[in-house]
Amino acid sequence: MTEPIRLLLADDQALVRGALAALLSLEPDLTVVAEVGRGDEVVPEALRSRPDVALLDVEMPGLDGVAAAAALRAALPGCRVLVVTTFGRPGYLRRAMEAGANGFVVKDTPARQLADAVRRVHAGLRVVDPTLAAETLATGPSPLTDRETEVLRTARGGGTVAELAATLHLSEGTVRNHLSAAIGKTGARNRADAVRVAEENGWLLGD
Amino acid sequence: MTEPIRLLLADDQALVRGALAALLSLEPDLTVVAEVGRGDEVVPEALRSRPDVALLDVEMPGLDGVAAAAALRAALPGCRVLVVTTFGRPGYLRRAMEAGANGFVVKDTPARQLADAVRRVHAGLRVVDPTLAAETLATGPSPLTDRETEVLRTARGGGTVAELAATLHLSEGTVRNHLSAAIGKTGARNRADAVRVAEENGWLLGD
DNA sequence: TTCCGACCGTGACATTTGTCAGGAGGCCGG
DNA sequence: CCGGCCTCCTGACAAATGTCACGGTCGGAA
Repeated sequence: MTEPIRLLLADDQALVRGALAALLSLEPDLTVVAEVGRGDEVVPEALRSRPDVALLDVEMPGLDGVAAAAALRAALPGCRVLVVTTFGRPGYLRRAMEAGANGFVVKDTPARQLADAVRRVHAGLRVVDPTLAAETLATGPSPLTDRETEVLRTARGGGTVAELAATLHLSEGTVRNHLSAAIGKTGARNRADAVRVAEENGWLLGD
Repeated sequence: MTEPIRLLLADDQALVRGALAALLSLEPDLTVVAEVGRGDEVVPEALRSRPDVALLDVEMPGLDGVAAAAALRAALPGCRVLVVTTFGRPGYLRRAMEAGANGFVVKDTPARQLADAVRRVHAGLRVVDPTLAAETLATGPSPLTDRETEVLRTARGGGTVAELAATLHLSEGTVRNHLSAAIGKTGARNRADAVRVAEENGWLLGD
């Protein structure tokens, strides 16, 4: 038998992280060599433990999983990346692939398939949920411009236009215009609705 | 050695469910006898498999974990309930305890402690995250009245006052009054802000 | 019983929000 | 070089929102 595949796990929920470690450790050809709970700990830890495959959650403090994937591919080009996420948002998949991820798995998938996904990714194959891939193709990329995204992201907190304008150093009228454009593009009827739609599509990712 | 503790797992994410099963199965005195992915499958499955302890996630389709806990305690009074949740929201803990849960664990807790929590709950003890308990006491119960909660819950979707009034069979003025009261009580500045605050505190639970 | 609070409604009001038209600068590809 | 797109601003307008004062019903507590 050859060397086992070395894994790094990154998930902010310690319980889930430990449980995944237990699950994957059941496989004889897999071994978990590192666990981290923050996105910004992925690269330093990977440099120490030299994993073959990194399983990254998208929702993490410090650095989101997609950004961590990009940083990891830059630091360790030989390390494969499998993104594991709670939400099957089309934008997440797109961004993850653009960041150089080799696979994308939703946490809804049966537990037995995870080990296979890891093996496929390690073998150089791409692993993508076909349903989510179709949805991503159908939804298309974000129609929002950079500023519109930023304004919408700031509007998540739920402040008035005046506050948004202050934090963004913009005129109130400009903020309203960007919001109006975002509302139109998302097909929403409200500012709140637009935030919801954009968030569900994964268009508000990178902090 | 005595009989192992029989466990039922309820979590909508198959991967997490399976991983928890793997984690808990490592313990010789624990055995997973059932897994379900929906809240409304908890009681039927429990009636078949007769678990000693049920681990319930709060966020589940069909029936949320708190409601499932109440139903389970009514159907099988001998079965202990341990609520396991992603979000440490004060209202969740309160509601879970009122529903008759024996323990409340956040998914941030280290994986090693979960088995102990299960054993403690099985032994008749209460298991509660002390930090969260303090926060719950500090936050106090929901200041919102029933109608205000309902209006706020409906407002999550992000519709206009007219739409809210239509779906709730209320006058627009009444809806505005309830919203205004909710905004005042939550200390928010917006309807959207009020929704956010109430949601973060777990005041919008039961469907 | 009386009183208080939650609940429902009305109407009116100031503020905020969303939309539109228009103008100006910058950047990039044809 | 020009056209197109993004960005930023102004100003104005209709619509939606948030607030307030007021009356009324109903159930439970004092």
